[in-house]
Amino acid sequence: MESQTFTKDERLSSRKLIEQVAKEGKSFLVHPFKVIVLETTIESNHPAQVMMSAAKKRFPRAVDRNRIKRLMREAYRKNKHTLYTALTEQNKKLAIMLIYVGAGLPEYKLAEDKIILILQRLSKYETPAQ
RNA sequence: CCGACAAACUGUUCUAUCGUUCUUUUUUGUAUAAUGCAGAGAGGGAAGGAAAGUCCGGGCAACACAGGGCACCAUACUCUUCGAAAGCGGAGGUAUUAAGUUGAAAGACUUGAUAACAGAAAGUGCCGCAGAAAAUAACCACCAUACAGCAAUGUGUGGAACGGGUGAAAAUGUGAGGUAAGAGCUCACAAUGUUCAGCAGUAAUGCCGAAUAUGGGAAAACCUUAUGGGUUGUAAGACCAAAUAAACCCCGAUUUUGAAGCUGCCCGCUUCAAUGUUCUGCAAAGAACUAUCGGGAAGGGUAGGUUGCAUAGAUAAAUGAUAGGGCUAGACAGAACCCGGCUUAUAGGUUUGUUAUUUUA
Repeated sequence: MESQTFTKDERLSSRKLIEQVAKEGKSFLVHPFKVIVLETTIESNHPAQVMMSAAKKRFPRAVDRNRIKRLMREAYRKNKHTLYTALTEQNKKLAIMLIYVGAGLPEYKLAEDKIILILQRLSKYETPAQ
């Protein structure tokens, strides 16, 4: 059985790398989520690092932002194994930013379905030719 | 029994599974002089009454700082508990105001609300519209007088704040005396302010008496008076690792300056002269001014860790998800240095007190 843990090493935590992803990463939209992804060479025990975010402008209350981030994290944690196996086969490492751009608080079921969709697309992710 | 108001307290809970963060401990692997690093298991802690707003105060930290003045900011009735302190709390006073009671009325009393509650008699400026005039008041009417006219009256000069009109506000109100007409001009009574004395009170203040004044409002225009106040905030700040050109700047050590001579010039040496100049007010004592060396800081670079940092505690930042039950389906809302107060948001529940109505007796 696949591990469902979500340790610190699996999170995008380097300030420098975050700025790099935001600046150079490729983005696509799976409503209500926006995904920014960049292939990296960072040393890690896991094939991907991910961060979740919700805009303060859209959700002024901290309670709402926490709620959204927790739902996203939970959905990712439960379904990440498909992405991991795919990336390991391709011997790639990704830095991923997930940003919630919908209006209002999401339902967990919906969020989970969309996250699965995103993970499938990320599994087939190809670095575009320069 | 139910409703209203006030105060205080509380702020969904339980089980299972999968997870997060911190910490203790066991164990496996691995590295080291040592501390470690990676994985697995077990135990324990893990958001709030407001964690919010950042409105006050304190701790803590960095920088600045002889003293005084100016400027700026804050506070502004009195007493006082707890407190480290505060613009916190409590009690009281005054003014305005609402309701009620009483009374013929004026008023008095009770309960509550509000108050940027010192000074407008230090000074400057301001007071829309209306009105003659908004603070050195003469438009009409009033009085005296000169001139013109037969006269009614008109014009000029002066007096005069009693009447009219305007206005939110017009020079304290009523009566009498007084006068050419008038006027706190004088007097009586009353009102208000200030000062002084007495009584009550710790005091603010109240009562009463005397003296004195009557100078409109606004201090939320500036201002004056009194008291207090360094500035910046944990992204403060400290340390380690990594990285590292020069100049400017700071600190330490050594080093006076000028003239003449030796000399082609510089360095250097010799002689003579000057209590070298500037600054710390002077004196005393010292520092700086020149050059070299060493160190620091800045710049540039690196952008990782430890600490600050907590009986929750991270550093892109943890407390969640799913399923089921209890009960009606759960408001406002998420820690980021800590503590005390204030303010604002808030469904439901509990307790205490006051009170209206209904029913029963």
